[in-house]
Amino acid sequence: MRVRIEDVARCVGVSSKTVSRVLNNEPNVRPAMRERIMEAVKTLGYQPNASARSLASSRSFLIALLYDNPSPYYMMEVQNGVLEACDARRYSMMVRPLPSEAPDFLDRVDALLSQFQPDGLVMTPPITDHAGLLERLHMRGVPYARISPKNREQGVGATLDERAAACEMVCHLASLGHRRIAHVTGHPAHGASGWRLLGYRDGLDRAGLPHDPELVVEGLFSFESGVAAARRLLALPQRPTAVFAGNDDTAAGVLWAAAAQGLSVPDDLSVCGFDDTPLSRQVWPSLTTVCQPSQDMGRIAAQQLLRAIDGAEGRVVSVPYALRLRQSTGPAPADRPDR
Amino acid sequence: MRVRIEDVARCVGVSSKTVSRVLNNEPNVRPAMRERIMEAVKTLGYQPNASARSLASSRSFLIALLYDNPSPYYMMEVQNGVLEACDARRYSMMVRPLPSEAPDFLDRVDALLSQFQPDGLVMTPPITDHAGLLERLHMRGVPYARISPKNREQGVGATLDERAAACEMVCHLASLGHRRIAHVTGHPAHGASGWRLLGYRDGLDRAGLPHDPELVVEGLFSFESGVAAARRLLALPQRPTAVFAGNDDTAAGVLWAAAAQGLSVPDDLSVCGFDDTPLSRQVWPSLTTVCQPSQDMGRIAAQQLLRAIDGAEGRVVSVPYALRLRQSTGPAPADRPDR
DNA sequence: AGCCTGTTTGACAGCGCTGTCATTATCCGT
DNA sequence: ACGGATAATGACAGCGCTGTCAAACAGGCT
Repeated sequence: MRVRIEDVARCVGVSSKTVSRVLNNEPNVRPAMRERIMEAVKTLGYQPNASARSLASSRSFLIALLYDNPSPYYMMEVQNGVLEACDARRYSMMVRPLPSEAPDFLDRVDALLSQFQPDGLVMTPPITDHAGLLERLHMRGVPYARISPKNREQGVGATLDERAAACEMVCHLASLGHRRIAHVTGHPAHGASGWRLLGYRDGLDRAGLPHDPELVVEGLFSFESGVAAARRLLALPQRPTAVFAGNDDTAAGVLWAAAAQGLSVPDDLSVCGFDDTPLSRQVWPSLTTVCQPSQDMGRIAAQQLLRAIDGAEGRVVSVPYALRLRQSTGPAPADRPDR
Repeated sequence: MRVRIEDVARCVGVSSKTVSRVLNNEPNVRPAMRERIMEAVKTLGYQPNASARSLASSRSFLIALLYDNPSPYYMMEVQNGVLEACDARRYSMMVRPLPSEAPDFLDRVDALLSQFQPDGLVMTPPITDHAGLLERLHMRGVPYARISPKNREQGVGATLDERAAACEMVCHLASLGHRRIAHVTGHPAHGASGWRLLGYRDGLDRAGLPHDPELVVEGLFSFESGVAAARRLLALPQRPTAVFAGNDDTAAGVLWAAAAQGLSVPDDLSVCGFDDTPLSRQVWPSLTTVCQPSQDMGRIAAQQLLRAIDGAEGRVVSVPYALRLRQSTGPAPADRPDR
């Protein structure tokens, strides 16, 4: 049988409760005692039994990561970040894909909460903004952290100033001489779509460019929606010279559609994305994009959540972004000296 | 407080043990009783407490998915498959990235096993073939399932006849008139690399083509290694007209390097990959590849594992593959009628 | 020394479930 | 109708830990 807390206690000559206090960083243990116990824990290789701990303390030391996000790259990074934070605090993480459109969405969440009783949830867009879910969580008193929520004033989580980033990206395109800059929006359920659209408009304003509604087409953050959007944009009588896509997947779709029509990027068309997922480096030409530190955001959101579980105050932390200028953007056709 | 097993028992007028028997599908309960209890469970919305269950039964109803795989697409699919199987059997899943090259690799596994006491492990390449780990698991008596293991004769898991698939792919290239077909191998630690290389050779043999060692370059299953390999291949005095890359990521790298050199795919060079990840559809031109049903493999491996945990016999199940012919392969340059 | 206060430690119950084993109900053959 | 077998059910302990509360101890004051 494995070594239990009793074994450690006997080894040091104290009660198991004192060992428990040390392991849980509770106050009122003399430093010398604390040290002796820590040593015994180490030499015996004691590992507390998670089930017994949960049962006795009615805490599961488990946090669940909920997602309904089509981008594996993004999710994998977030997941790794959350895991980092969990490991540091000896929590475990479980991941749950959860289709937010499903009719029994709330029931599934209820089942998840009842069955595993996670101490908290981390949510990614678009679940992040599911009003019914948030209400239910408040009702049940389950703490949660949100990544890129629409409302940054309430709760805890991580976000990024997407609006400013989008604006900066559009300004960059304008500085390359582009005058007809299109935007493929993201999935309407994601807060990011709104921020990025606003940033796009900010950018046009700052560059003194007109707003042409024809140049804004709806996407869904997916590759396919990027292909479809690009086809519409490229069929326009006066086609754009640059496309700011809602994210990298969509940008890859635009790139694909452009290539299919024999257009050269960036010579005939500049394209840029958002997120800086590995995909942005794996397409040709590699994508100019906005670096979003998804793993950091996952980690920070989880850290905030763990703090909130401990009763501390928290907030939605804003992380920095950075433009990644690569090969998919270049001077506007008319501006280019050659040809 | 939540509804407990006692509440259900009281509601039906039996002992909690009988309810427990029904919930765990144990024998020796009358069908009528079973039904009454099931009904009460449903109306009360009873959900067993996982911690109490584990503590009492010394089973965790938890299986851990271990990975050290650089391809998020692949991992996400496997993960979803494993989750499917776990959900069906009311197990929970935890995921653990675990760098197999780390010096403290085995210690980390030990810590994981002690802390969470999973009832079993699912492993993906290259962890699948880590001799030290397998030995340790046998020692500790921890059941595990392996996805795409080198040795398919022992244990349980899921695999695919990669050799035959690779052979078929090379034959396809040969049938398009290609005579100089290169291969970028996979990461040496992955069993798949070996199978695919053997299949490549089989294909050359079957097409009656010579083996030119110059045309086999080492890769690592990564995009970057594909770029590097392609640079070497394309610098050859007599360059290949087709490249069979070890996987889709590598193929994307080859595509990228070819584009960077101004080569047109498939007119100047045919490229194909392996795995049929979403990436293969998101690059231009879309990749001819081998469909590997990773999600099915994850599900099957987990099902086999759960059966093994229950003491049943299992095996390494082989799943079918399929060639996906897309735009990145075409007739060999000399064979093409035009130009 | 004696008292009070605050700190450190321990005894013990109990978290919600399952394993074991005793007990009771049911079935079968004669 | 009656043993004897087997099936169905229940009583109860205990999994390994933490919460509660009481006991012991230490320190500072008169």
